[in-house]
Amino acid sequence: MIQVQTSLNENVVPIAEKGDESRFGAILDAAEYIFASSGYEGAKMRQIAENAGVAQGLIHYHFGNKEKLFESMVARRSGHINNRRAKLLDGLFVDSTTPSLEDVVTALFRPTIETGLSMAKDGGSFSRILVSFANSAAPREQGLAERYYDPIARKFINAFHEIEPRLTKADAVWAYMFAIGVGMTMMAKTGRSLRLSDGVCDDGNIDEMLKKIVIYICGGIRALIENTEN
Amino acid sequence: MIQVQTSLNENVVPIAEKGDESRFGAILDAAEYIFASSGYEGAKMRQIAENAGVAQGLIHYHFGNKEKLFESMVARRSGHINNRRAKLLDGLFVDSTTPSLEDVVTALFRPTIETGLSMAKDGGSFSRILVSFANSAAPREQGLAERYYDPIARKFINAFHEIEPRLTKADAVWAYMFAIGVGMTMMAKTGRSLRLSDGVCDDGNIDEMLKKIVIYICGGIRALIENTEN
DNA sequence: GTCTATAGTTCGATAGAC
DNA sequence: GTCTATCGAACTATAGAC
Repeated sequence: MIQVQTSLNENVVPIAEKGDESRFGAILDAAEYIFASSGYEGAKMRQIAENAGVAQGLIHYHFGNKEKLFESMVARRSGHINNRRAKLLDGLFVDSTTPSLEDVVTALFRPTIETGLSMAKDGGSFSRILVSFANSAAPREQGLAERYYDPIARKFINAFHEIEPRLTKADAVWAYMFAIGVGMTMMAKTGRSLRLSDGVCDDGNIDEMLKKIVIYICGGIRALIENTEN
Repeated sequence: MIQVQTSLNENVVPIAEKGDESRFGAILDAAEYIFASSGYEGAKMRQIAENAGVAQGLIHYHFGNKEKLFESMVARRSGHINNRRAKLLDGLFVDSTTPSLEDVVTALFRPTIETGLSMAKDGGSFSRILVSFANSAAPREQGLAERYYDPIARKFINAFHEIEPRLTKADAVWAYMFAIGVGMTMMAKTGRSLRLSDGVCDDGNIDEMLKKIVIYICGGIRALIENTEN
């Protein structure tokens, strides 16, 4: 029996509040950008400090060490995004209506994308952090994925099963995992599709890509259903 | 017009030949394992030397520096795998037969998987290296992806278009990108599906996963075809 | 809360013996 | 071809002034 965990780590929020005049937020912004560009090991505290316009020592004063800085950065952004994802998903089921598979898959990705687009510079940074979560088996990444992303994942898995009852519970999990895999193609923005299509397929065009991956993912899920052995 | 590059970097082969009694191969094996476990920046030359049972200086004697060691490791394994992929794909089109989409997608992944399975210990290492290629926008990874993987990618993209002429050339590229994204779910072996399904969905069961992703990917591609605006 | 200065460690790479 | 020993640079983290 697949059990659902509904709490969404809403307790984990940024320590800095609105009106905070410290350099707290600037450090987190810089950390997000540098970690996304260079990876955890490749990111240097000096580089983050320089990008944030603060002394290196200040980062340690606020966050203690590199690992805690990383988790704080993840907690801030994921908390905001996943609350929006949960509300969007729940909103699809009001008045006992059954949403389309397309609606659910769109709700899976849109808040992350829109949060990125709403940011002043390089809104794709946090998406790249998420890509590293989805694809790393390392304890740090899987630990954070478990803590900050598994609860909302279980909600989407349940939604898949609820609107497509012929999808087995196991296949609902696979449907989720594969959807994330396809989504990472959009989030990673490697530019490879541009190369392979000689300039035609632009992975920087988020709106077009979202439409494509929703079609693809829903087609994949329906194929899983049709191939279920009864 | 999407152009095809058919050369497969067959010129890039391991420098060490059969019967080579040097520690050359042992270093590459250790590098593959350590780079896969820790990432490029996280991998330490000391750690690779220790794992290979050689002195650190010997790695520099053979490979010059860390970056060249990394590329040599990629070149050795990708050369072997991609030659097998190309032969398998070409074999599907002999006697002017048209293979199924399922056959082509299987040919996309099977050689990588089987090469891993044939290895004594931790055959999943190189798959993890590939995951980092597929999802990193960093120059090192995209440079190696372009050099060692774009040529074979173009062959598969053309195969998609050839057996499904209603698939636009652009959508054939998306079909390839998304297939790789789904495949990464299998190659990364993060163990997340096991968590999310409470032990039911094992991403370590390669045979079962390959069947699943082939069904899913083909369903996704057919959905792209059906949604083409004419 | 923020800075400068630096301690203590670890890294990639090299020199030179065998 | 392989080893030991070590250099110089760069890293995380801390101490202490303001």
